[in-house]
Amino acid sequence: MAGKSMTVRKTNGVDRGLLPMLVGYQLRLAQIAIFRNFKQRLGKYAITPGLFGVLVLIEANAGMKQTDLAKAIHLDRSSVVNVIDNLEAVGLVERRAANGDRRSKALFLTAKGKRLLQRLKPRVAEHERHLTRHLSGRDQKTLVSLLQKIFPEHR
Amino acid sequence: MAGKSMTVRKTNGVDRGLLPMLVGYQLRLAQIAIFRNFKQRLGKYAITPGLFGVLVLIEANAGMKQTDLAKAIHLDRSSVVNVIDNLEAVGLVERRAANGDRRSKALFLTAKGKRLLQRLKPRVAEHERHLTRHLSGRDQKTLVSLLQKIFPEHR
DNA sequence: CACAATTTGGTGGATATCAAACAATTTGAT
DNA sequence: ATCAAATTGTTTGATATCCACCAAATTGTG
Repeated sequence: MAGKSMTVRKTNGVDRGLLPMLVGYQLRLAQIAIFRNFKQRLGKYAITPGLFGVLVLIEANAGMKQTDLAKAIHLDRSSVVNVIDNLEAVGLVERRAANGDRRSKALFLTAKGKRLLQRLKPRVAEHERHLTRHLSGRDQKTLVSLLQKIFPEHR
Repeated sequence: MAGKSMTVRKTNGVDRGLLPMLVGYQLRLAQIAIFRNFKQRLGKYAITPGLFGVLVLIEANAGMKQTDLAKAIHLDRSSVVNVIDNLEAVGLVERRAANGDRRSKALFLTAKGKRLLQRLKPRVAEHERHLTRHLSGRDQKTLVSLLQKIFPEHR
């Protein structure tokens, strides 16, 4: 019989099998923790990491098209429609006619959107600081750099 | 006028603002890449990283209750109902009456489930190897260890 | 024991996302 | 110039997940 008598370590009474050695698994756990902490700290703004990303992108690329946004945040074009519908409904983002192309819409932050984003940024920074509180500055850079190596295409 | 004249680096024509320095953002990108690669390599088995995790957990903890599973994979109990419904429908998992408690159901892999999981494991290992192909063995361990530091509660 | 509190699996509603189709428009090839 | 191909935003399902609630069963407390 095979079965390299592995060390069986249980966490909270559950044997996680080969999962803990998988980068994908650890990544998923870490992201869950991040999402929770983000929600806890920024819950009252009704914002998620994804939505924050959208605001940052539109701020940094005023007038970008929905398709550009979709590619940038790795969302489907049809999902972006919904996201922008919502952000527009609460008055944070605005769809305007694009200059040369009557198909596409140019995205802009409203004044309200810009104001909110400025208020959000320090909170997000705080959230990041909390989440990396057990990592030295060097560790943090290492982590980001290792993560980047996972998707070098970066498409 | 503040605005520390930051270096503006565009990727695919889009300025990502402060996002690239956020661990949360890099994590999200990495996970998207992982999900895609996983799907590409294991798509024909109609399995996702989450479902693979469920199978591994049930294998390693035969007879575990749905609530245990929910905690272990950080899913809502009601979501687990759906997940197990599906896995049971395709004959990979079985709900049996738990011994002492008439509320809970004991989860088991069927013979088919065990067989599939054995066939899956090498594919997943391959997927992991691909995804960490630009990381040395040492880097890989570092990455996992850094990720673990992000959620030390590990509840 | 009696009965309140908790736990367990489940249902129904809300939301986010993807995928496949679509019409309007633009681009490209000849 | 014409017309096929590609792009853009959108609509319409399908699915996965959460949350709030529920009934049945169990546990804990007087």
